[in-house]
Amino acid sequence: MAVARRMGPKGSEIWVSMVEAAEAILCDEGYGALTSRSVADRIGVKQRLVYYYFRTMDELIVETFRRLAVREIERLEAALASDRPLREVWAVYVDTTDTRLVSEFMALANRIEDLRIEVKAFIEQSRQLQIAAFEKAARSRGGAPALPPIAAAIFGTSAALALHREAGLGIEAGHGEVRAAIDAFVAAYDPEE
Amino acid sequence: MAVARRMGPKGSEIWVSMVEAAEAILCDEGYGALTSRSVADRIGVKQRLVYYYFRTMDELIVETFRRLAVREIERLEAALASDRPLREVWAVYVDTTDTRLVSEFMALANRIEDLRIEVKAFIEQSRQLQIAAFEKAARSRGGAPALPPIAAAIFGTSAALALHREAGLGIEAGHGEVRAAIDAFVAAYDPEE
DNA sequence: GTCTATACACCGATAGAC
DNA sequence: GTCTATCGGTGTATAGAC
Repeated sequence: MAVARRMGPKGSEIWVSMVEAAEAILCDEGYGALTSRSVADRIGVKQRLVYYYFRTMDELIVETFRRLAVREIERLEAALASDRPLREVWAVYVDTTDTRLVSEFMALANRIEDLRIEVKAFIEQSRQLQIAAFEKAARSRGGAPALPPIAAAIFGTSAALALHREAGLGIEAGHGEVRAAIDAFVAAYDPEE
Repeated sequence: MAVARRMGPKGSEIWVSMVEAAEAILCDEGYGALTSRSVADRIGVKQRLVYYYFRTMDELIVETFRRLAVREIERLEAALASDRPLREVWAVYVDTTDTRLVSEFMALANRIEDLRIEVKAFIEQSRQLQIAAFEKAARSRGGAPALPPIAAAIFGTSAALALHREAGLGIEAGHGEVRAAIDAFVAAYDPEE
């Protein structure tokens, strides 16, 4: 290879701490504050080092998202493997706290092509897991769904995201009603025996 | 008053063109590119003039959102005043094209307190109009709703937003199913006679 | 591997002339 | 009202020593 620049090992201790720092900054200060300096400062190294581990800031951002996505997919897979897949998958969306992060990545994905691809893949992959949860529940129950699983998945995840987003803004009205409606839907799919 | 600085008139021709420029930049380059200079360049004036009309960049951003919100509320009010309020309100959400703008403002609202207040007020206000549409439809029909109107409003708007957002990422799977489900729900509430 | 030093551009915001 | 000029600060990214 011997291309442009010597690079630090992906996955090494400092590499990981940089990605963690980037996630923390994105979460509590927004992407406007995510700079090579702020990342370096947070982990106590010099700014130059960030460019030893990442070719550009965009690359750091993409890696940060990838790590978040892997974590989320693992949670969904664990939920799917449980004995109450639909309830557990829904629980994952209820207690996700990374809404601010989601907002930031969504805004960034509009302008960083590599990130857009990554976000798209993540949504499609998690959608597959959500659908699988509905199918598992329906199989053990036998009834025909009132709503196609893929539509239920979109309604559920978009509502969960909206609830978190609104809570962050200070809005609570109607949230109880939405949760009750989803709980009732889940219960109909996957009844307590 | 005679406070800090002399200010240009709010609502004047240049003031409006600056707000329009800010919206355009936010939409197609993101808030990272929204600077006093980029706004000035776009309308062909000098950077200093932006600070004649707006105390800070945050103020310009808040005014930009306010203008968008007013526009959107007017659309909803017109829909509500029509003879098929529920269908028309839903139509407003279906052909909204400002998803990128929504992402940017959501990310910004996490850090600009004045904007957060503005966004919160906007969501609450539009929610009231959505609920009113459900109530008007239910009244002229007489049936009891299967879902509380406020929950239906949250599901509908969050799903509409998700569809636009995903379309922007290049995802289409399940979108037809979601639209069909909402159309069926709307039709049950507000049947063709 | 990690550092110092630095290039070059752009940021928000202000002073004060015309 | 709109301008020129400018301050102090921060951004990405690179060269090259140790």
